[in-house]
Amino acid sequence: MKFSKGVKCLDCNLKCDIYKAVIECGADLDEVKPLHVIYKKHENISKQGRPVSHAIYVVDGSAKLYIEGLNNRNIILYILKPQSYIGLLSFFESPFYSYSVSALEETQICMIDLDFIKKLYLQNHDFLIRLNKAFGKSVSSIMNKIITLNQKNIRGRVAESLLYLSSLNNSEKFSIFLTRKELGELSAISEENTVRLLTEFRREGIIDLNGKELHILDKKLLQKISEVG
Amino acid sequence: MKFSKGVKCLDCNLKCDIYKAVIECGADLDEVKPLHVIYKKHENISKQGRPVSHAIYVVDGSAKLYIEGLNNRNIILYILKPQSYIGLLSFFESPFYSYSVSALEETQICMIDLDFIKKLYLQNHDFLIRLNKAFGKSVSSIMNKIITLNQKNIRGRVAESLLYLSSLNNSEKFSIFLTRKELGELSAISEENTVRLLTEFRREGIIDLNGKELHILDKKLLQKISEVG
DNA sequence: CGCGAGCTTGACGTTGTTCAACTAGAGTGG
DNA sequence: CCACTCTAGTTGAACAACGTCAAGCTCGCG
Repeated sequence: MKFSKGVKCLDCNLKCDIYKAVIECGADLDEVKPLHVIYKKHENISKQGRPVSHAIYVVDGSAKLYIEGLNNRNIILYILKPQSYIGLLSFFESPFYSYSVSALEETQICMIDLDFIKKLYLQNHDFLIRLNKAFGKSVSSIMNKIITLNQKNIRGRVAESLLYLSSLNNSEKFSIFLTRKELGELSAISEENTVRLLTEFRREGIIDLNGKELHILDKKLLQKISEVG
Repeated sequence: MKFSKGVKCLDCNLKCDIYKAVIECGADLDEVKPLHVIYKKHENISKQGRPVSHAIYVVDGSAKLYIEGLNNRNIILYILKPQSYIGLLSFFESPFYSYSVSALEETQICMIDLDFIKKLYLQNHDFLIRLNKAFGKSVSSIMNKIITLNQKNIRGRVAESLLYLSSLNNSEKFSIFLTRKELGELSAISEENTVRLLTEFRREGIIDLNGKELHILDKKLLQKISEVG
């Protein structure tokens, strides 16, 4: 973990929602006081149960958002890529995180004090609506997840996870950043069964897999499998 | 379903958060224009996929909030009792409900136009915070639900559901308003297995059950079962 | 009296987890 | 450079957990 204080929004090339809101409000950019932090792979960006003090925005890299379950078994809800909020769920929520986030690779985030955010959305209604939207997408994807995890068989769940990763990468050919165990946690199944299904899909010619390099050969079929589940 | 327009907040004995916020803001109570509706048992108060237009507050009765899954199988997330919001999740969320709510008995609700709510929370910061809190409780209970449904065995899940119903009723002796099927949906298990576990608990002397009349005899043990899952 | 909805129980088959063993590759220290 | 260890991945087999199917039961209501 490496802090870098004194970052200026003007120097940042993201131009995030917060930046936009500040500009629209005619507020002073110097007031934002963003705090950039770089996390190494496996480091915790946020931890279930800890207090929420900042809005966190992913600037670079990727991270997994997961709930810590029983006997050290986790369930990954989704993967965070640049330009997504962490801690927003919790921001709207309670003073404590109800999930954990950890870096999947070297990941840079930007922290903004919650008090500043609150001040901002009271001045700027559009900003609040945009926050709500980001938020709402999370909620409905979680609802979807509950159904998937409880009502689809593991074959359908793995298919869905692969399609999800594909959509994140905007490509049918990409590297799954996750270990087999993590891929399993994304579908709430055991590591062994994850592997079994991957080889099954490969034998059936639906995917091509070499280590972590995945190529979805028959997307239509994979979607079918994911739906029928 | 029976509408009653022209209800006055002054005549309503609930004195809900909205009422309080209006008073605190010094706004005009006549502006609220609440719409009271009475639903019969089994009627849908809100329906997954439909647009969200009002904040809904449960005035009297009870309802189940559930997600509609595959093959007509639902998962009940929680039971709504008076003084809880419906449509708040969605209000903060997206223009569409990501779940359904239906009445478990004759249930009266109060609808307030969302535009009015928005106007209100922009004026009254406390009100917004209170909404957020109600909201946050939902989110963290949903996180909990995901773990429970995926990592506990059915024995633990049914135990948890019974304890949940008990806490709703503030008593160890109460009537489960739900059918066996619905009780199963609360734990995402089949109706048959729900029944099996109920009789199992009864034989073990943990509960006493007569039709829908439930008496939790050994709460400690039930909690233990729910935790070990 | 008969019908249907909700409830109950048993038997059976499927699904997914767990345990155990083995492999391959990466890193480490002698 | 080789032996080691550690981690990630892979596979098989046994077992446990649940869901499903089928049948029967009870109670309220027409």
